Amino acid sequence: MERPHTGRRRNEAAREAVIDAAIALLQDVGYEGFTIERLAKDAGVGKQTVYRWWPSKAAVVAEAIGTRAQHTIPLPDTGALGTDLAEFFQTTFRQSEDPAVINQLKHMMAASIENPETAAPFKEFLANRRASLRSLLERGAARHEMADGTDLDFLTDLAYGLLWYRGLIGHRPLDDDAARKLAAALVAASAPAPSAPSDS
Amino acid sequence: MERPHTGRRRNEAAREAVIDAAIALLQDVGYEGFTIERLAKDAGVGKQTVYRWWPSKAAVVAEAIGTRAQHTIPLPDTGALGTDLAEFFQTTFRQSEDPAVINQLKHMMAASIENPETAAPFKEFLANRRASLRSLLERGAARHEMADGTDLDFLTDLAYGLLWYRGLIGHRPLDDDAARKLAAALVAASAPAPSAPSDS
Amino acid sequence: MERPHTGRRRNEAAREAVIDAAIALLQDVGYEGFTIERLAKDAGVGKQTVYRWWPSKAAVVAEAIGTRAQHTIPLPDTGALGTDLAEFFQTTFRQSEDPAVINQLKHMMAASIENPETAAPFKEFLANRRASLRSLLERGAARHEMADGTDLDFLTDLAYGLLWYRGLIGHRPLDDDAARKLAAALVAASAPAPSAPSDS
Amino acid sequence: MERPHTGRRRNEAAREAVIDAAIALLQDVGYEGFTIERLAKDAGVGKQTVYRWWPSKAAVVAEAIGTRAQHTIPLPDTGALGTDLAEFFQTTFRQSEDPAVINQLKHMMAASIENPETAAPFKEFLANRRASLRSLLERGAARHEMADGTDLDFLTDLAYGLLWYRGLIGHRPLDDDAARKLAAALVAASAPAPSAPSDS
DNA sequence: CGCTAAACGAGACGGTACGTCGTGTCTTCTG
DNA sequence: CAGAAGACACGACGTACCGTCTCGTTTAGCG
Repeated sequence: MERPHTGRRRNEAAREAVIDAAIALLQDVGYEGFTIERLAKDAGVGKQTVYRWWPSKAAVVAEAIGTRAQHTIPLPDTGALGTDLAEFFQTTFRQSEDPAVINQLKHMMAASIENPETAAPFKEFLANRRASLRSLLERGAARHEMADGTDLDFLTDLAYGLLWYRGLIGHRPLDDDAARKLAAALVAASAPAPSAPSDS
Repeated sequence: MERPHTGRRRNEAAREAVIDAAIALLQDVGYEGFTIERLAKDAGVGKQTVYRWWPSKAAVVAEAIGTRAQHTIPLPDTGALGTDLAEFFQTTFRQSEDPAVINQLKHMMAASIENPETAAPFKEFLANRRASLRSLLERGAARHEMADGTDLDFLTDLAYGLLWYRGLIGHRPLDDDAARKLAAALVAASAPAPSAPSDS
Repeated sequence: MERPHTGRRRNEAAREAVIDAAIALLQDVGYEGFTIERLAKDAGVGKQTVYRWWPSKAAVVAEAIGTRAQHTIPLPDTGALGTDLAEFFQTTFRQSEDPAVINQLKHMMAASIENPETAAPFKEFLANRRASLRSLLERGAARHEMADGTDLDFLTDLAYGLLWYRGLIGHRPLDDDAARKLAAALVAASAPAPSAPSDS
Repeated sequence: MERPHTGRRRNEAAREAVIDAAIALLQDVGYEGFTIERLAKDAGVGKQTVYRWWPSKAAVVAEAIGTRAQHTIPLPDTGALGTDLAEFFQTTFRQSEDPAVINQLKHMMAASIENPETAAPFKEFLANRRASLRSLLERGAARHEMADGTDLDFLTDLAYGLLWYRGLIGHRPLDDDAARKLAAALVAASAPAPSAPSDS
């Protein structure tokens, strides 16, 4: 019937070494300048081993991106949307101020632009991040801190848009002040109604 | 003194041939696969002539894109911030929905990430776009449609952040609805004060 | 221990293809005009393969010369120095009248002048040729057809000097007459003594 | 009369600067490595000025060679062929032992091989040198120091053959001993007749 | 335990494109 | 209007990687 297997098994250590080296290399030189030759040497692996398991540079990068894009931001729960958001953005922005992190994110974005194959895992990563923020907003909506019919996806994109825009261009910082203003803006943009001045 | 110049001048025809060929080639094979060798041959130009005037593939591409990317958005002036913004974003978003345009912008961004050397003209381009929007917002501030001390740069980044975030990822459209919501969000985020109810 | 070798071994066929192509190319276009690019293409080999094994154009040419410069002239043995020499020179000169041969020799000489790196194998080749003639002369000396203390190296240089001088300049032919005269001149220059006839 | 001439006259100094630089450059780097670009820069001259007056690198080299190759050997006149020749060869060989001289001669030869265009002035130079020696031999023939019908051209080639052969290869010196042996060899090879004892 | 077979590090292979340099031609400006 | 400066189209230079192909070695299951 089916021959189960013969010969040496795949060396998992080699696989990990390649992925780790890929992440480091991507951060270092970007998607352009990313070389299988260099990757293999950095990983201490033969070129053929790379080609045996990944069909292309894009595939390695894609897997590297997918593997690394796991880190999550803890969702705060202070009971009020404004403070929840402010805290969430502060944590997020502080992470993004780390040059290594922003560098990695930028190069992941560039890779995603250059090659659609790498885009898929990257987009999934982004979708996960959006989902985090959305659940925060949903909590606010459930507490009626938002007008009915508020477009949560829009607000999410607004928030991550600021993060990425400043992160990619670097013309202005992602500091605590920006986090506070962003939280306030989201709250203002989703405020329930202009009529009844709030009390509570 | 100043030596005015000696020797043959730059051949403008060659420059144009290169830029034209670059645009065609970019559309044909994309940023990857874009070869200086092929570019020179297509343009009927020596490779050296390309390298003489552009430091890198990215630089040629940047200029090619920049040459074509002259489209300016007319600043509407309806007398009210909300409608001005809505109109501005609608026009902007509609342009960005063109696959060719968004593709060029994405590749400009990727090139800017991969190669900081090319980033300068791109950042200037972005700064110009921000300045357009900012002048619109300033008009609103002058009309006291905004709270004192509103951070116009923050609002600008918020707006372009949404544009770029959706443009780069493509997970949701930049349609008229988004434009309207964005205008409303900016207005809400900069509203003069919750205390004094409006009196139209 | 000793690492025996790792990785694929050198492809001997490629080496031979390069050398063969080098010989042909050298004959065709000379040392100038000899292009590594063309050599690689003619040999059906990657340029890198050439550069991997030879440090320079000169080195390839040197090896090509060394490989090809094996053809030996049979040493005649008629029992008398004069006829031995005459026969040897006739054979040698006739070979040298072939335009292809003389062309190759000239270009070898030029290469040896231009680039000392190529000189070594060429000089060895020349030394081999001198050794052939010298053994002929030694036989004559052993038969006491020469004066004691005759400088065989000088005679050898005299003979090959004529060959090369005419070969390089081409102002006069290397024909049978020249061969005969050369043989006679060597015999005269090495004659044992003015034994019987002359006095003084 | 004469047209007063308009505009700048041809700069003879530029021509000389080129030739001088060519000689120096040729000695320095040989025919290979000889660059018009470098020549123009060394001469402090525009490339076009070189091309205006010489059709090719070979032509410049040819003229440089022709200009410099003027040095003549004084013809000795001792009354006897053997001593005349010995003196002539000693003088000639001593000049040729100068590394600068031999280097220049070798590169001239190489240039002549590589590029037939440069060969003409070089061959003329060689012909002049042969003519010198031939006139010496003719004097000996006139004095009946030679057999009737001796091939003077052959003897000339024999002599210069030795000079060039040793000069080009450098395996043995062109010293006074060699000069003496060469003179003796020529005398022996042209001796009037073994039978008839001399009767001066 | 010995055999077969696959995976491994290493690295040579035929290629393509790189960015630089020199060619010979052609402006352009200065003296 | 000759001459320097230098841009031009062309093409070879020597290098870096591409993706494929041996090599000899290591490691696993099967008989």
